[in-house]
Amino acid sequence: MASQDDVFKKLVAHCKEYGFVFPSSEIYDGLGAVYDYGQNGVELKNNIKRYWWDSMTLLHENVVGIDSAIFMHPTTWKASGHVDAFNDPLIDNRDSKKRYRADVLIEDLLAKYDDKIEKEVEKAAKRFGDKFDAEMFRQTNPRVLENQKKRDELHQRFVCAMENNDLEELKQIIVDYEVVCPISGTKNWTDVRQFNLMFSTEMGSTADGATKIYLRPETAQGIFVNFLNVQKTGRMKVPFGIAQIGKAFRNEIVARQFIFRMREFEQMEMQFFVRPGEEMKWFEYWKSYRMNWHKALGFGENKYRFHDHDKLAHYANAATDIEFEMPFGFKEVEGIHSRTNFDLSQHAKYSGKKIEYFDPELNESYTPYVIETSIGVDRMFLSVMASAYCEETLENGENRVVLRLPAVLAPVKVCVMPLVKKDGLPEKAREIMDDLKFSFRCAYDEKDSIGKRYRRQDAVGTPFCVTVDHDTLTDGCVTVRHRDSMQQDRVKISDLHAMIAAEVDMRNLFRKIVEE
RNA sequence: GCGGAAAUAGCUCAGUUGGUAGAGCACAACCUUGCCAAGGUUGGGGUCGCGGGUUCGAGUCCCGUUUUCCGCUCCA
Repeated sequence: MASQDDVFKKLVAHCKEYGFVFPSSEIYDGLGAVYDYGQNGVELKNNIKRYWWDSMTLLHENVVGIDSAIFMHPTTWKASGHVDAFNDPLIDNRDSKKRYRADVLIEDLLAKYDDKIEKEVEKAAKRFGDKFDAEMFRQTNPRVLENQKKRDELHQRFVCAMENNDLEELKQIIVDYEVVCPISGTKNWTDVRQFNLMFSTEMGSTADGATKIYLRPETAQGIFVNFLNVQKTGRMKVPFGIAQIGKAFRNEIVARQFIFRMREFEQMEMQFFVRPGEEMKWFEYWKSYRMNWHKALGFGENKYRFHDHDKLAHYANAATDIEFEMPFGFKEVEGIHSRTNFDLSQHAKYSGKKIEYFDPELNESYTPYVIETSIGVDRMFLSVMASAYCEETLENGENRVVLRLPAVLAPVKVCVMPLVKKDGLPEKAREIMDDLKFSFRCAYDEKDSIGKRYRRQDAVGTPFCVTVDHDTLTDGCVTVRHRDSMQQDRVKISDLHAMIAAEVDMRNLFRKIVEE
């Protein structure tokens, strides 16, 4: 299975070599887990985003888009739970190489004291039978009192350290109380470090006392805080959805696997607001719709699977992932979550504003429930590249690398080339291209042999090559060479536009989604 | 974040006990051929990831650092 790794490495190399993805700030040795999209990558990425955006907003009259800011009021992240959940004091055991939350280790320690005390109480209870007064025993037994005292001391230190965010003290507690790693059994600990998964910066001049603000770790909250704005100004009626594409930022502890897990990434999210009690119906609807959206690309049914969450996040009452078979296994590309009314309720609570919807049909107000579909643009990009990338051996024994991208997504739709660089063929080719370029992204190439030029276009996934030869000047026809089959057709110049337009029409995919 | 490995031209790599860098491909120009990658000629391109140290002298040895890959770990 070494080949799987090899394929992934080749894919990464291919992405760089052909202008799809570059490491960020590469001339300065790059920046960890941050990547730039190149001239071809940006086109593919934009096409993916267009496919998603239109499939959401064009095909659903009750789904509208917004574009909210990356900076949001700091309270947003208290309400969402990110401030608490994204701030963990972590410690590693050097021998077992296991990582623990320092606060959890200390809480375990506290629990051990509680256990000791309880055991004493139980033992005594057995001895004394019915006459046993547990409360009295707790207050008088010396061993219990001893343990209780130690526990209280520890608790006091722990609470104090957590409140002051004193990481050294947390480490000291672990050292003082001789906490051992359950795996290795040793006390060989690293320092306690704070991992804040949210990036922060400051807004306002420091002289006036700047406010600490975060770069959003997800785009969803921008939708929730605008729920009323959109609902009221758009006269939206539940059920309705708000879609958004935008950047999000997470300071991942380990960010790896190319663009699969990046510190700066892009999400395509849609929050769909429904009546309480109807969420499961809509959960199922979006689950199926989103899967059809993926499958319409034609990479094969067996590339996808659902992965239902057993353990749900605090805000969810149902959740599933759409996983895609990447070169390194099935990986999450999209999440579909039933988020209940958690987010809207939290924002109502923290903002003090009433965030409800008056349902004229039910004649009552409620906080809508939410179904979220959230897909990573970069993960989608990677899955498209991975499925499209293909090395094949031709009949003549030669190899070619071809990106079998769906024509709709291909960065370049057509490359126009003169068979030879003379006899007026380049001029004719330019003339054809000048017409096509109003409709399609075109490339022009006259260097090297025709075969070599075809291969260059294969490598970036251009679905059509149009070749101008000597006959073109007299019969008004060109050779159209198809990327996947390598077959060639003779086509009238006047028919070119319609032929290409039919193949790169996104409506073909939309029909597949809807017909499923 | 821990452990291991790696970093030399755009790419793939060579570089001998330390003596101030090479190849193939790619790229550019011109000529030639012309429907599936390899013709000819000429040319451009590297402070050997970065910073220190040892040495008369470091791509080569030592330390640090950055990035990448693998394993662990983590993952709303």
